[in-house]
Amino acid sequence: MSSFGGRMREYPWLSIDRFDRENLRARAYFLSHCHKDHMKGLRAPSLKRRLECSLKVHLYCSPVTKELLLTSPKYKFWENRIVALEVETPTQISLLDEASGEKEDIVVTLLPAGHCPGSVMFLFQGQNGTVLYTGDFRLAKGEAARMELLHSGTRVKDIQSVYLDTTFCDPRFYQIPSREECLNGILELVRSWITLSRYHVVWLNCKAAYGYEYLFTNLSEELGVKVHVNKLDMFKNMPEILYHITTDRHTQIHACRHPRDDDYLRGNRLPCGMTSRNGTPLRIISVKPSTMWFGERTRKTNIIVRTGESSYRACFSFHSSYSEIKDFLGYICPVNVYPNVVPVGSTADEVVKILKPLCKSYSINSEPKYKPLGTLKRSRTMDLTDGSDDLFDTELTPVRYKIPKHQVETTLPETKASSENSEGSHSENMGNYKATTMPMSSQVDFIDCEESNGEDDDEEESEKNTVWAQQESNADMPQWDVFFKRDIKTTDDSSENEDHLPSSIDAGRSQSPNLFSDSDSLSDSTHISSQNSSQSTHISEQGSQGLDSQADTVLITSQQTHGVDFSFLNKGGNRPLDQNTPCPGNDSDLKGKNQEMNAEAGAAQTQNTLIEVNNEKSKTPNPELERDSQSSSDFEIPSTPDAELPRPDKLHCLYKKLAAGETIY
DNA sequence: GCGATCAGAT
DNA sequence: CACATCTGATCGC
Repeated sequence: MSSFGGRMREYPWLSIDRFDRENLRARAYFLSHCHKDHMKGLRAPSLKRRLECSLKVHLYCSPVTKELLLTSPKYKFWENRIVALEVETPTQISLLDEASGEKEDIVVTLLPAGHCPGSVMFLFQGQNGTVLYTGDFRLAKGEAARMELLHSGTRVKDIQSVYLDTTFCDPRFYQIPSREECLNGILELVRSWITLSRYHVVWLNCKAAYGYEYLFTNLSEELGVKVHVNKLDMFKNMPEILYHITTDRHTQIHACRHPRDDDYLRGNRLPCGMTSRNGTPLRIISVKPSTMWFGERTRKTNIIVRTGESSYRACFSFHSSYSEIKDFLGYICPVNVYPNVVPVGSTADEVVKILKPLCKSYSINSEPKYKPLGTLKRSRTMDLTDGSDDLFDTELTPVRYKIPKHQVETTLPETKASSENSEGSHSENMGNYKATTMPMSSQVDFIDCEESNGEDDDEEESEKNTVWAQQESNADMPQWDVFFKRDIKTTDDSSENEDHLPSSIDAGRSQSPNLFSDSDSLSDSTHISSQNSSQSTHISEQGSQGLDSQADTVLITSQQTHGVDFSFLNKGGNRPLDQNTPCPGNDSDLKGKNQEMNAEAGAAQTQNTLIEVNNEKSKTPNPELERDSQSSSDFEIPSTPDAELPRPDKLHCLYKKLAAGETIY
């Protein structure tokens, strides 16, 4: 839970995600996403009064966040004071100090944060340096490296400070299965249940918060079954979500809520009241998405855990894991880092101890105690107070502003110039909305983590220098993707980096060999384990009735998963709906197709889905699985408008130039 | 009556 | 399994 006070050292007259106390005097407001704990004070009378007096004060956020916010009448008074900024579009904002009349320009860039619909990070560039406020984020390893706007030319921008989501910044949370792995696990669980009969329904026990939408959309898309929700008007202008949810209770997947939904479930009733269909009682299982984490050395990584006769817990996280956080920060390598969150069971000091070594001051001299280079940039002592009063105790940091002045304009030219990535077909307007859908590129459900190399995390990742240069496995086509595309191929092989691009991409990779060197531990599948060992976790009538006692764990092996044709998913996966398609329109047609396709896939799947327990040992390692288990890229990071797929020869040329240190436009 | 804050539940 | 929200009690305005 964020304890960020709202203001950054470098730009204290901006307030982000906090709108009370000192923040009432801000010259501009920013909202990273629409979760209540980031909206403190946003509808308070005091702020409302402030707005009435200060007509030039605005709230900046992503278009999706604006839409979600204004759906609630309580925030309607913001309506003409919100400025929706396109994601990945550097924008200049002029800030006026009402008292002195002095004006200051700052360039802000919204970067996708992968936390919930509309969630963004804010990159500020101004006279006091470049700073990044991450809000809440879930970014897989290597995703920072693929954000063009974090870079200047081939290298990462000089970043003074990062205000970081440290929710899981504790080695206990070393790894959290990737979004894709979790989604696949849930998908197969849901599929195996609802294909048993039309009376078999699943209730997704989701908290009242944005962030589950990509789960809904993907389940719906894969299974051709819309998800029942209480409300959907906030998505009225987001067809890609709207299409996959419904207020019609006659569906087999529910995410509806009721204040006493537990009681309802006990009475074999869904929170929406449904209890039977055509007089036949429903057979309900509940699936509760919640965060599961695994230590560095953990072997078992069960994505689905059975918690009762007809209840399951499924791995799901809105926040980056420890290793993802370290990868992210290590890549950015700022001068300072300020945690926004103190993880439960940890302390501010602990977090700082972990993060500081990933900052610039430490790459010069990794021995913090004696500071032989004492007069060099000292490492600032963390101030982790709530940010209200005693924040700005030190002088401002030196100006290290690297961006040439001419670039500081509403839209930086490099944005378009450097967007030579593949898959350039994403819709720019929908980029943000699409952020809730997920590519289904990988068919691997899950990869077990092996006993690790024993040493303590830090080094292994930073030693290797990554690069953009080459991928052995894909000799034909240079892999520009590795840097600037979200859709890393399953083999993001490492290579050498002569430039000092940090280890981000490679970090994921470097972990892989450790993950798979022991074939015994390879368990490349979605695990559905039972917390209650006396119970079967077979998904079957018997299982649900607790009559089946043969097995503790159900595995869906990767081989089997591979056997299923997911290609149709990808087709629709990137663009489940045309952005102009009115949602209710050709609905039935599309749905019909989906269901047809699903019927096939479902049939193939159900035959293969249920496998007996603990048979990992009999499996042989599958080289195809040698991928970073954390590398999935979930929320779509939209590509630059008008991007083209570069041809191999052109790419080679580009790479050569880059290798030579030339700037490419 | 509203809001802020805290404890507790989910 | 530790996320984010809601509810209810209490206090202050």
